[in-house]
Amino acid sequence: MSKRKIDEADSSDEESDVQLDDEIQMKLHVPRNANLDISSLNTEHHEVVIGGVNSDFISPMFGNEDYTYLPLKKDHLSRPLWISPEDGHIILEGFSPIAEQAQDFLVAISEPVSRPSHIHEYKLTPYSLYAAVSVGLETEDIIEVLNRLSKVPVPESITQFIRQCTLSYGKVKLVLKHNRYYVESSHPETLQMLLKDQVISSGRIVRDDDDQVITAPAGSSALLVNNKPTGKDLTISGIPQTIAPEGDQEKKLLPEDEAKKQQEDKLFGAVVQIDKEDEEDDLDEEEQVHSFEIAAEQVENIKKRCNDIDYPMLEEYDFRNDTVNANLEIDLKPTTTIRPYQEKSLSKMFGNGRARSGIIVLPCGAGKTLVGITAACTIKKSCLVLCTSSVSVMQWKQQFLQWSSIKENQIAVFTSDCKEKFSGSSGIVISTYSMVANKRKRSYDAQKMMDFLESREWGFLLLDEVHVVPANMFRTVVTTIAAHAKLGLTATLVREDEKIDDLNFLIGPKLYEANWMDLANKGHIANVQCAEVWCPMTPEFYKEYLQENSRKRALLYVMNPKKFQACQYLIQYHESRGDKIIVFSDNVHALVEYAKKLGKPYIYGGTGQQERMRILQNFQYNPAVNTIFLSKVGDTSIDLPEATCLIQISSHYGSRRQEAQRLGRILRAKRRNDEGFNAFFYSLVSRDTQEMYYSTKRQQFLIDQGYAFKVITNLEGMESDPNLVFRTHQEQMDLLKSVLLTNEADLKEEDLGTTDDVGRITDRKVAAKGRSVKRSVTTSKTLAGGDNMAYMEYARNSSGQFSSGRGRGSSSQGGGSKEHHTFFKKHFGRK
DNA sequence: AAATATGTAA
DNA sequence: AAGAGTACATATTT
Repeated sequence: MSKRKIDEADSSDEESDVQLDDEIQMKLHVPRNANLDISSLNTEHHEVVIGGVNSDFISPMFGNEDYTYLPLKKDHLSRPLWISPEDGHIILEGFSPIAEQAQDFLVAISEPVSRPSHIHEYKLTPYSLYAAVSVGLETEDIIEVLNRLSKVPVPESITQFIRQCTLSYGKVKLVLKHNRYYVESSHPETLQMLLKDQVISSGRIVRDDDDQVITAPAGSSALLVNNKPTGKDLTISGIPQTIAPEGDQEKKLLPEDEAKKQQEDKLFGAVVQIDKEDEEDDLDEEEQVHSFEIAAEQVENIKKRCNDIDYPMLEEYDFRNDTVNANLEIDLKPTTTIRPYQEKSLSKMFGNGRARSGIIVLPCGAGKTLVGITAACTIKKSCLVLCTSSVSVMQWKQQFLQWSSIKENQIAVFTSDCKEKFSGSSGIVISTYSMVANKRKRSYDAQKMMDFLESREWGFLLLDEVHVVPANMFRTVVTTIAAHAKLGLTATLVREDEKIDDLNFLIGPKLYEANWMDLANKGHIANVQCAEVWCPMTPEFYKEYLQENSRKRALLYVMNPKKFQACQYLIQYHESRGDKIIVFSDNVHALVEYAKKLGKPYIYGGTGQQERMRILQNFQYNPAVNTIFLSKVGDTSIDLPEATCLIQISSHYGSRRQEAQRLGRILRAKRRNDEGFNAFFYSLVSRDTQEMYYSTKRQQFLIDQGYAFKVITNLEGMESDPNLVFRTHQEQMDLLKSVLLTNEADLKEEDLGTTDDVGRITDRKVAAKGRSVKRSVTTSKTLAGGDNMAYMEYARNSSGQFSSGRGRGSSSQGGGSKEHHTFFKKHFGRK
C-alpha cells in the first residue's frame, strides 16, 4: 500500500480533496480561530481510517510513512504544512504564497532537514525547540501558529512533545550582572526545584546585607527579585530602531499587504497577532524575574548539570547595565548598511534587550563577518574574536576597520608572528583557536598575552567557523575565556562526527539559519550550477586500480589522464568565458602535477606567505592569471575575491563541510547580479571508482540546501580538442609509469625515514618527475565549440530535477518518479 | 627556512 | 563500531 507510485498520488490528490465526504468534512472542519480539540480527532479515529478507504485523505507520497489517516482541514489548500505525528517532521510546500513567512517560523522552531525548490522538510527536535524558546517564542504561540499553518490538525503527539520540551527549556537563564553570575527565571518554583539538585545548590552563593558571601547558605531559599527587561529601547547598530525588537518586521508588513493578499494575511495573521499580544503583555505587566547567585568557578559545572537534567540555561548578557566593564567606543560607519537577513539574525540575538549567546548560520559570502561586527558594535564592550587561521585574523581586522568606527590602536592581533595589545581599558583582540587553546609551552610573549586574555573579562566572544569548536582542544577556549556573550558564526553547521550537538551547551542554541537558495534568488549570493563530471578511467589505469591497495588507488584515480583532460578542457572553456577559476585538490601530489603540467600557479600548505600573497595578487589583478590550484589550505585559510568557477579534482573523503565551504568560495562573485550570471562548481570523479561514493556523500549538505547536481558523462568537443594533454597512448603510459614509480619512491622514503627530504613534496622533486611540460594553447576555434558542451544541454534538460539530481547516467538509482520516494523515505526512515 | 611538536578531520 | 593510520595544518624552536 505504501509503495504506491508518486504519479498516482499526484493525479488523485486534488480530486480527493474536493470529494471529502460531507459528514467527515463537518467533523474535521475546524474554524480558523477556534481552539482545536485534538483529542476528538485522535487514536480511535486513526485506526478506523488506516484500515479503510484512503482516497479521501492525503495520498501516501512518503513511502513507509503513510499519512493517509491524517484528516485534512477543509481549507488545507491555503495552508502550506504537513506534520508527521510519529517523528515531528514537517513538510512545507515551497510554492505556497505564504511559504516565506512560514519558513521564517519553521526556521525558528525546527531544524531544516532538506530544502530543495518545492518541498522543504524540517523536523522538530528538543534542540530546535530550545532554540525557539530562547529567541522568545512561547509554548502556546508555537502550537497555535503551527496549527494555523498546517493542513492537518497538529497531532496530539506533537503538541505534547512541544509542551514537554518547552516546559523545561528556556525557563532558566544564566545572567552575568556586575561581574556576578545569576541563575534567573520568571518561574520561582523552577529555581526552587533546581536548588534541590546537589551540584547546583553547592555552587550557590548567598550574600548578607553588607554584600558579603555567607559561607553556609544551607536553609535559605529566598530568591532575588527584579523587573524583567524589555527590548523596547534597544538600538541595534545599523538597524532603524523600530525594527529591532522581534515581531516588528511582520507587523510592519501587515498594513501594506492587507489589501492585496487577504487570504494569506488571514491565515498568517495569527503570527502577527500573537507577537502583538506578547509585547503588550511585556509592556503592561512589568513581569518580575527571580534569581539566585552562583559562584563563577562553578558556572561550567552547573551549566553542564542543567543540560543533563533537561533544564539548559540560556546565556544572556545585560550589557547595557554592565557598569563594571568599560565601554568600547565602536559603531558602524554611517555608510555601512546591513541586509535584511543579517538584520533578522541580529534581532534574534538582541530581541529582548540583552545579548543572547548562540549561533548564527549564514552561507559563505553572505556577510557573516559584518553580522559579527554589528553585534560587537551593539554590545560596545571588549571583544575577543577567534578564527581558524592567521589569514582570517588579518581579514577580520581589516573588516573591522572597514565597516566600523573602531580606531586602529584599539584593535589588536594575536598570532604566532604578531602579538599586540590594545591601548586603553577596552578594545578588540583577534586571534586563532590554536593560539588560545594551546596547552603546551608558549613563547614568552605568547604567555604574557594569554595571561592578559585570561585575566580580564570579555563582553563578547566572537567565534568564527564555530563548527570547529567541539574539537577536543578548541572547545577549551569557551571555558578559559571569561565572556559574557558568545556568538558563533558558521556556514556549515555539520561535522562528520557526533560532536556538533555539543555546541548547544558550549555556545548556545542556533539563533538563525539562512536558506542558501533564498539568498541566491534575492541576489545576495551568486547562483551556482553544480555538476559532477564522470571521467572514465583508461583501461590501463583501471587495471592497475583494481590491483592496487587503497592508497595507490587514490593516486590512480586522481591522476587518471581522462580527468586530467577534463580539467584542462573545463579550464580552457571557462577562461574563455572570462571566469576566474580555482581548482581544488586534497592530494598535494596531484595538485602539483596538474598545476605544473597545465602551467598554472598553485598554493598548498608548504607555500610561503610571500609566495601565497604574490599568487593571490596575480590571480586577483593580473588578467593573464585566471586559474589557480589550491590544496585544502584554500578551504578555510584564504579569502579569495572574485572567483566564478570551481573545479574539484580530488575529493577524497566524504566531508560535507569541505564541499560546502569550497562552494562558498564562489558565492561572493561581484558579477552575481548580472543578468543570467552563473557561477560553476564541478566535481571531477573517475568513473567506477571509490570516488563516486565519496562524491555522493559530500554533496549531501548542498543538496539539502536545495542545490541540484547535474551529472555530465561526456564533455562535448573534448575528444576533438587537439590541445589536450595526454592524448597519445604513449603519454598516458608514461604518466601511469610515473604514478606507479612515484608511489614506490614515496613508500621507500617512508621506510628509510632518514633522508634529508623525507616525504615532503618539493617543487624540485616534482619537477624531476614531471616529464616534458607541454603548454596547451587555447585557440579561438576550440572556444567556439565550447558553447555546445554537454553541460549546457544538461542544464536545459534538467528543469524537473530538484533533489539528488541523479536521474541520469548508467548507474543512476532509478527513474524520476522514484526519486522523491526514496529521497523522503530515507529521511523519514531515520529516527 | 627547516625541524619539531601537536592538533584536526575523515 | 571503534581505534589506528594518514595527510595536512599551525605555532614554536633552532
